Amino acid sequence: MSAAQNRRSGQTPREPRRDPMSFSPPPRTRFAPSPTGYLHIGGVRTALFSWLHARRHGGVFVLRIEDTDRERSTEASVNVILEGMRWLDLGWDEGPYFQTRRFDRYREILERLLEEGKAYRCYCSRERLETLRAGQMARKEKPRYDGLCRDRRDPPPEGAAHVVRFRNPADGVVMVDDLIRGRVAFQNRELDDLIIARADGTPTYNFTVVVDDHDMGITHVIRGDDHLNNTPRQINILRALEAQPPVYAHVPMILGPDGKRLSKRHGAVSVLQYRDEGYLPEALLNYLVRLGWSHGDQEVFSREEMIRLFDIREVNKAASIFNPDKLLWLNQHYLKTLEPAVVARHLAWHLQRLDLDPAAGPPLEEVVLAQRERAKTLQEMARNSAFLFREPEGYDEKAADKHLGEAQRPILTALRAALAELDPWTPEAVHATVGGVAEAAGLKLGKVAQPLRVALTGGTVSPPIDVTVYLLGRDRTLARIARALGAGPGAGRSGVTH
RNA sequence: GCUCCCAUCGUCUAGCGGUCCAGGACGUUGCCCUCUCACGGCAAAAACCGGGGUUCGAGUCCCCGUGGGAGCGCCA
Repeated sequence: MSAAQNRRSGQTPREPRRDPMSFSPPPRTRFAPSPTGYLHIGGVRTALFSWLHARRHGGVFVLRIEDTDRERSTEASVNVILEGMRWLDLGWDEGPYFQTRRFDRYREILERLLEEGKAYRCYCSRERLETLRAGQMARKEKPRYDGLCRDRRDPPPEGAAHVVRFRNPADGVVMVDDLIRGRVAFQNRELDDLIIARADGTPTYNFTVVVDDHDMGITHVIRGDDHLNNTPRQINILRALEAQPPVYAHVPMILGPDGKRLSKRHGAVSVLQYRDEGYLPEALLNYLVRLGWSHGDQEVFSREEMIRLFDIREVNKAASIFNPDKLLWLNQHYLKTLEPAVVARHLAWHLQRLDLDPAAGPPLEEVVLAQRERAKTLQEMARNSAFLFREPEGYDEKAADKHLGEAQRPILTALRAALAELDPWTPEAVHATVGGVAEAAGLKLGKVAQPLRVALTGGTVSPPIDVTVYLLGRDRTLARIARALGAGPGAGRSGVTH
């Protein structure tokens, strides 16, 4: 009984069942992006599902670059794909294979199909095809090739260019047993004879994908469900090759916030942009695995848990909309729960992107501990921590007006004196000192902490004042208080000239 | 237009015929905590697309409708 049938009869086993009578070999899955744009979230999730399926069952994950469209494929796109996969740590076991390096093989198969009459040369001009299509559209018919060259007896037109078309069966039904969709039937009469080689002799997608998946021993084709309609054609080609079709699993699409297909215009940004904006690979992967798949009410999955728990058969059928807020929440979750040392390494990278020297401030792990509860991304954490690595540019205007006025002068002076003598320099000691100054002045802690915060950071937001002071260090703290005393509105009148 | 796919809170989802006046999470709102911002805690509002069946009983099965998505390239 196939998994699809199992699913239908409501008997999908929770745990993969090892059938003692048939030892299924470890699966081989692949991720096969085309380097014609960037690698976006949808592609990454497909890659993740393929990767998880392979890892889960001790199989092999293959990376293949589908670059047969030489017009649009670029090396830059290839690099973005590889870099993205590495950043996410979705390691591949084989490849990357490039289809452009396999042209000899495609040609070989092409010849064979031609010889066996399973494919034929088509001399129809693009113009004829266009008018044919236009006519069909006008008649509200499904545009398709009419098969003019299919049974052509007469000799081909002199010197005319030709493409090669696959001779699709005229009737019958093709069944696709999909791990996610169940059994889907397609009538052969709905399919036309697709082009498998262009006029310049280069092979096209539906042909190369079949040859490659077969040659590479792919057992499970996990891909976006925009390919479901291509599947019957591919199965027909496979049959012509007398090859066994792989198991298919068509995963639902990820839609943009407007419910439309993710595209350049709708938040389909490069995965590397998520890295640059300060997301952790752990967060992105966790977010993506929960899009279309779940394990009870569990929201957080470590990489190991994903591998252990993921089951391609449990993937939903409905498309889902990308939700940036939840990604943000997960990102902060990981900022808060990952080893500070791990987060610190990422933080260093982001500090550098802001032109800050990670070595010019307190230990990064301490910065992480102090900041992770008030930052949703690493980029935000880096920005919020800039004051620890270089002098603030100036003071936030409203903050200075409110907290660095004449009234705060005695407080800052007292803080400077007390902190100058402080020993040891610990958050606890700082806390006691600031509290002491407040008490002596008969003020609430906030009345003392806020002026100090503005003096030290230039703004009104930072970690708790004791931690902020502690991290900044004595020298910088004293210097910035002095600077604030000199820069305050009262500076001109009372003067710091003496 | 034709073919295929899909349909539970705004969003991601749990639910695999009775335990559902539908559960969790993000987001939203209110309260608490509080030196700022946050974090955290508590609480609340919020959904089974519609109509027919099947059944003692339907969110769960079937059909139709509606809505959404995909494909229909010498793109992948």
